[in-house]
Amino acid sequence: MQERTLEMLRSGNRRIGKARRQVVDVLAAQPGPITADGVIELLPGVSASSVYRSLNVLEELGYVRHVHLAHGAALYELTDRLASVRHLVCEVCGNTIQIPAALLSSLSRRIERDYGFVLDSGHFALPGRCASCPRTEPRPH
Amino acid sequence: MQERTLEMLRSGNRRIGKARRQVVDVLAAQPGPITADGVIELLPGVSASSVYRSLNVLEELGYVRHVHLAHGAALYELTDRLASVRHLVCEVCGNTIQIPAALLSSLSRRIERDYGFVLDSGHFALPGRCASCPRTEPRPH
DNA sequence: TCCGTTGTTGCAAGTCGTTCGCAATAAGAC
DNA sequence: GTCTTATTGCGAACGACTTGCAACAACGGA
Repeated sequence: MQERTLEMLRSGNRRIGKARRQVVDVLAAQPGPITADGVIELLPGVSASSVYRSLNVLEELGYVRHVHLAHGAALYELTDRLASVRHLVCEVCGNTIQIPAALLSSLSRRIERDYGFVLDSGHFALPGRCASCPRTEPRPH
Repeated sequence: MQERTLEMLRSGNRRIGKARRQVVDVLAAQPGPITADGVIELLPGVSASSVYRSLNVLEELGYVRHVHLAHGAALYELTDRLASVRHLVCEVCGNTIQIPAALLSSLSRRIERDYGFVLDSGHFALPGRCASCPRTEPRPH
């Protein structure tokens, strides 16, 4: 683990235990966002609650963040690696597509100007249907 | 209940029972979106599962739709009443602000053109912070 | 290097929002 | 009124987390 990471993890009376260390390793090795359950499966020796707790601590420390899908579990990703990325999630096949956050900036500005509302566009994924999935009737979720 | 509504509700081997009728009445009386739990509280004589089932059936029939917030329960609203509306939800105070769906159309077009991805912008609410809520550190949810 | 404090972990149980199985009920066609 | 079968209520089950608690172990100090 990098020195910078260790430093961040130890800030504010925090220690690095078995679970936390391994969760960090898994996240760092991941090419894209992953669910808590995905992490749990990759770490059979670590309890599920510790994974959730680790993810929460890492999020408080700013090391990771999570985005919500319209349905189901949240996705976790490294903050610095994907800071300028937003996600499209196909409701049919579940695939995620990463798009530049900048695509949302004009919408953000407009909403802030018109409604005084500051959009947190990193906190949700955009649901829809991807190019390779057939058009179907909208299903109840 | 209107004739048109009754007709819609009876299409396809469907019947109108006690729960369904009351759920429709509640939704029709609502000025804005409401959670399933909100409906349940307004109908103490109807079981929670029937409310959920009614909402699902009504959604299949196209009478209502639901939108997901970043956290917590979904919001239900009449399809025709709010077809051209999208929602901003303040993550601090929970208030929802309705905005014209048209604000999202240029983003939708851009995403479809660039990624072949058809955005389902009615299916999620846009989280953020409203004008009357103080700026705070992002909290873990 | 051992010690003590207290952050971290594992386990089980709890929560929230929602769905499901099943038997009893009742809507609507005839 | 009868009959078929959709709808209902109940309670249990579910997925995704969170939490209480006792055992454990990290790390700063002696």
